[in-house]
Amino acid sequence: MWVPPEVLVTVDLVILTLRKTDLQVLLVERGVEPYRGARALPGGFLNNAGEGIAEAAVRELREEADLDGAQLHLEQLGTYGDPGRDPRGRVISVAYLAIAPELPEPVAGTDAAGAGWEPIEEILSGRLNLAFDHLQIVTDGVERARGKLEHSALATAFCDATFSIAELQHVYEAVWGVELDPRNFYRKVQKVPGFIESAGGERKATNGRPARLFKAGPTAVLHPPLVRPDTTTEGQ
Amino acid sequence: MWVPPEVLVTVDLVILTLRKTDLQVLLVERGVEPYRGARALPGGFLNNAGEGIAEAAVRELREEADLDGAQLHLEQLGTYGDPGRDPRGRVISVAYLAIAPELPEPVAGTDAAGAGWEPIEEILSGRLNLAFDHLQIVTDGVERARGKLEHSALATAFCDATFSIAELQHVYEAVWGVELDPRNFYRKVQKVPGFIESAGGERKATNGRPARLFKAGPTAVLHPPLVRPDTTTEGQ
DNA sequence: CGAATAGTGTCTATAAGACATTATACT
DNA sequence: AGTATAATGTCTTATAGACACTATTCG
Repeated sequence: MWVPPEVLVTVDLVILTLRKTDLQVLLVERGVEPYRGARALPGGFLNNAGEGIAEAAVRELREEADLDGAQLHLEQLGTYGDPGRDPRGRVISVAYLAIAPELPEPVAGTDAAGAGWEPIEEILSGRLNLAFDHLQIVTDGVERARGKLEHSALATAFCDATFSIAELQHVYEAVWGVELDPRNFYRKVQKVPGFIESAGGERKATNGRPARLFKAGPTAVLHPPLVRPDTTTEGQ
Repeated sequence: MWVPPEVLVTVDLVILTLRKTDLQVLLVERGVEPYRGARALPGGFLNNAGEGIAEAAVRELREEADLDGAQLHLEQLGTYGDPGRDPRGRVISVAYLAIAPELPEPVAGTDAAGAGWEPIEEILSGRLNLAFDHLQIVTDGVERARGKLEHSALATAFCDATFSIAELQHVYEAVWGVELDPRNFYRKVQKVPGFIESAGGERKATNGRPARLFKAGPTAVLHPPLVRPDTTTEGQ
């Protein structure tokens, strides 16, 4: 009688953050075969048969990046299961997308000989190669983040608990890779009900007028959305 | 030494179609335990260790609904892996979303004692109970479809190869659950470059002026998007 | 003709983008 | 004062939505 094949399940994390004006992703250097020495997304196998998938994602987030999943935006990105994607056999990977505010250099984790942030552009351009199908996963993760900035309050997840509107604008500019008008952005972002609310303080800059501080509001879905400007010289 | 746990993988399908003005989903009546006799999404285990996940989705689509995956819109919806979601043990399910034009009554498949279309509202309202966590999967699928109508040409996947603009409007109205102004819709949908293009013919109705026929254009992403009207009496 | 559906035109409130102007800090 | 950044205001153009109107079929 036929029985269904058993497979191994890994959880991989696309952890995005903003460092000095560009979008970066956390990578580890693999300490074990296969792809030993290559750069890869942090992640690992399900711990045991009783562990949920999202649960495993939170655990890996803590083990490999020392981040607290409860504090962060964490969502399922997709599942990658082409036969042959992993030389160890039939392994499918459930990828999660995590967004973090700017952080210091990460800690080397259990499976990782080394870990560090790398600019998205290094990976998408092909200058930096990744193990397995992790290039595809990173590509999907960045595209997901770009889209979600328009319709959700995801951008605040890149910021600290309080932030200036200019800082929020930098998030949009870095993730989208465009320049925005500060004055129109200021008005627009304040008009969306529940997106951001005043935190009361001010931030002293090196020079110039101090900026008011804001915090994330209660709204997760933006009405109206913040539309990404057309890069595709359409119409003509 | 620790070894990763092996799990079973199923593929489940949320197949949506439009039947007499409302959105319906394909369900099967389970012929085997667990949940024997209950209604569930069509789907099944991976065939063998060499079968890809998307490949399995196409196969199930053919086996259980007699639909050709190459002709249809088919995309990954998400992966559901809570421990305990399946009494048989550790089973995770990769769900796919499929969109089909109106079809005749479906054929009963291998695992299915019976199969048929059910209105989404019957399920979302709780009047019709589903096996496993399939209510959650259907909910996510419908929400995905609703959102994608705004930014993608998904709506044309509900229609036949050629369709009138009024028919396309019915798709939007049924999926979103709103009423739209035919005249504004007509203009708006024609303004999006590459969304629909003339197919040359006309469709004779019982009475009234015949409608011009259109077909899906080359564009998958809508610029500008067709925004869903606010149901949430916002502002005040 | 009248009824019904398809397709076009027009008006108005609102929003988006360009850009001037004022406000408040530091050196 | 001079410079740098924050915050507000104004103008123009594009767009969304409401709705009047014309076109083409059938009975």
